[in-house]
Amino acid sequence: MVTSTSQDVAKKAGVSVATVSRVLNHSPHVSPNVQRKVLRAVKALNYQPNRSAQRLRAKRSHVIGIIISDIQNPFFTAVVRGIEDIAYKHGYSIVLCNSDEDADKEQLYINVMRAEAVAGVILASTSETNPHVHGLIAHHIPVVAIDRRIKDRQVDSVLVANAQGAFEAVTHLIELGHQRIGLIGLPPTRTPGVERYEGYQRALRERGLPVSRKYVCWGNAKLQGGHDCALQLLDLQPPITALFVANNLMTLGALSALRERQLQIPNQISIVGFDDMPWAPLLQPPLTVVAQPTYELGQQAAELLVDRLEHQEKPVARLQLQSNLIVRGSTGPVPISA
Amino acid sequence: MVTSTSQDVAKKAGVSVATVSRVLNHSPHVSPNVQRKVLRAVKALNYQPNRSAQRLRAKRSHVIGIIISDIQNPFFTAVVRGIEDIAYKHGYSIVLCNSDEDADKEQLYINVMRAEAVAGVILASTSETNPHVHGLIAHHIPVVAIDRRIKDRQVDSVLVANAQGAFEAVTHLIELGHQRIGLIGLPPTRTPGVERYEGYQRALRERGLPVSRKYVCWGNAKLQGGHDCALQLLDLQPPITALFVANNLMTLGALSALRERQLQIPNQISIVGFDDMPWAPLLQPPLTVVAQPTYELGQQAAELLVDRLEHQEKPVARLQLQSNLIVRGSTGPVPISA
DNA sequence: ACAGGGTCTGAAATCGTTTACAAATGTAAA
DNA sequence: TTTACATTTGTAAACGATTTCAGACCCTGT
Repeated sequence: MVTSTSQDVAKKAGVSVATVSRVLNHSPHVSPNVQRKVLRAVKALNYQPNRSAQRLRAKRSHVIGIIISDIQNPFFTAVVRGIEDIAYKHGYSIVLCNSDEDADKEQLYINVMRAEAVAGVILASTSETNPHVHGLIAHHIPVVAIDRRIKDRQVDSVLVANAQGAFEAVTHLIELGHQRIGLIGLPPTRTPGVERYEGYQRALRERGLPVSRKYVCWGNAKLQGGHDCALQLLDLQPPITALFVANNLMTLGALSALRERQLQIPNQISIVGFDDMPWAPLLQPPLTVVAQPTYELGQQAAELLVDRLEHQEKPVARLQLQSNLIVRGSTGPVPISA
Repeated sequence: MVTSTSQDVAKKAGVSVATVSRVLNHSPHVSPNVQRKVLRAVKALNYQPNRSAQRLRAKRSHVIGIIISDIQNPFFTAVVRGIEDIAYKHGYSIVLCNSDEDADKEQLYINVMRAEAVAGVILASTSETNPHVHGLIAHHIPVVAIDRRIKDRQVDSVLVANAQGAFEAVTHLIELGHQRIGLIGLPPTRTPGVERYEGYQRALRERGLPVSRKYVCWGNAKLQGGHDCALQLLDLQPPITALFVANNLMTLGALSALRERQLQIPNQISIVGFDDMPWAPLLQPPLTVVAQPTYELGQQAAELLVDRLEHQEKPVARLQLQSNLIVRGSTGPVPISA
């Protein structure tokens, strides 16, 4: 079997390649008769346009680039799935890149996107002031920022109401009587880290509680980071009675630290995680979390991008999705001893 | 900023485009002097070859296609990450597709791969006799099968020793005294489903235990499937005392079913899952599982593919990776009452 | 009958590379 | 000095699509 080209189709249908192209691109002014002939030839030869040639000539492409930090983070997994489903619906494929929060790797991949002439890019940027994206925008490759803000007035974005989510989580803890609440935070160099910290602070302040730096530990967004931060915060005197962990994998790490210390949840310490997971309700006790609409976030980003591709000049959209506090068993009243 | 082409570089360096191409492709017979000039121009203009043009002309591409069933399955997440890391090292990008075990969707994506002229495809096939892959092989696009065998002597493959893994898990249960062991299996239309069932049967047979169809339930590989199957198997009389679940998400579903029935693990029932997860040790009790080398599987597949791209005619490779039974707390002796 | 305007179709240029071929130059052997 | 041959470079033809331009054809109104 050999790939058939528009030439072959043209010959078989007894028309020119130009006509073949016109039929396939639904351009007007082509007689129903010819159209039928061409479509029959297309089917007979199982013809598929060579996308490289299309891209080269028409500068049109059916690929969406995604740059995230790590597909192994369940948050991004769900986001990517949301993107893919919408992309599929509109006939796009996705090329996926993991930046690992490394600006150089991100830069490289942005260059790849340009070289591959993707239609658009959905990006969880490694920083809010991202100089690399200009390379895309200058080439009229639209960018949609997800999860992390990009300080550029030209990019659409879909973010989560991080501050509000953190605020609700910490307020929940305060209402249970907790006063010394540890935060295992994300590095404050990106939106989620900044905003979740803000929410944490605001909740304490509104209830007249002191905000102390010693209750805060910045982790590396991985399991290990949560584990190490938890151990550090557990050593404080007087001891903390509750823990708010700003990311899913770090919550896992914190939980294993709590288990090592043989602390009873929630009798001796309460814990709230950020981002819900399928296994969260199955833990003992079930985990209280701030759920994020991850799958929807991906969908919205993809919709926004596809829409932008079809309407170059539409106004910039900035979506903010609401989070949702799900109270399960890992949060309870302050220990009597404290 | 406008994209610069090889023309621009040629002009700036005072040479022809052919020479530019030669320098960039490390072809021999180019004087060091000219080489230096070209490289300087490349850097000055921040030139990046247009990959569509390259692909069109040279039929060479820097993209690897991945078709899996669902990126939200943690198994595939790890596999994809393994692939990506190796691909990155060799200068390839990846385009990712979810087939959702739907043969039509798979077919469509295989066509996309062909149209996109990817360098090669890594495929978790929806069936062992996959007619669609011929469309790729006929076009000399190499295919590497992962997780599921493809009955075609031309494809490299990386599989897991499923039967052995299941055998060890069930033998472990038998040695604890269990005699009525339920299996929540994967559909026996694909390799993991078939082989894990084989291992289950062989373990029972070798210990002289009866193999009964009523102890087996085929789930849909999702949470829901595990949940429904568990409920069904728990209704049997006399009751089963142990459960072997052939997939990670179904294990989660089964666990929630056990919780609904308020069954104590492992006092009232033992459970073994297939595929280890970061949260498995954090469950109460920690989950006994058959761990698969998921990340390595992805790496091996990518290595195999890259190797094949560089050595067209090398002999077909079939790798089988070992699994590893990790005994934690969810398996214990048979309940006294039973 | 003819000009004017629309509809349909094809020839040829084009996108940015790679590569076959030829030309130019240099070097060594006769 | 001439010849033979290797090395280096350039010219131009691909690759397979889209798109501009112009020509052919068919109406319609004068």
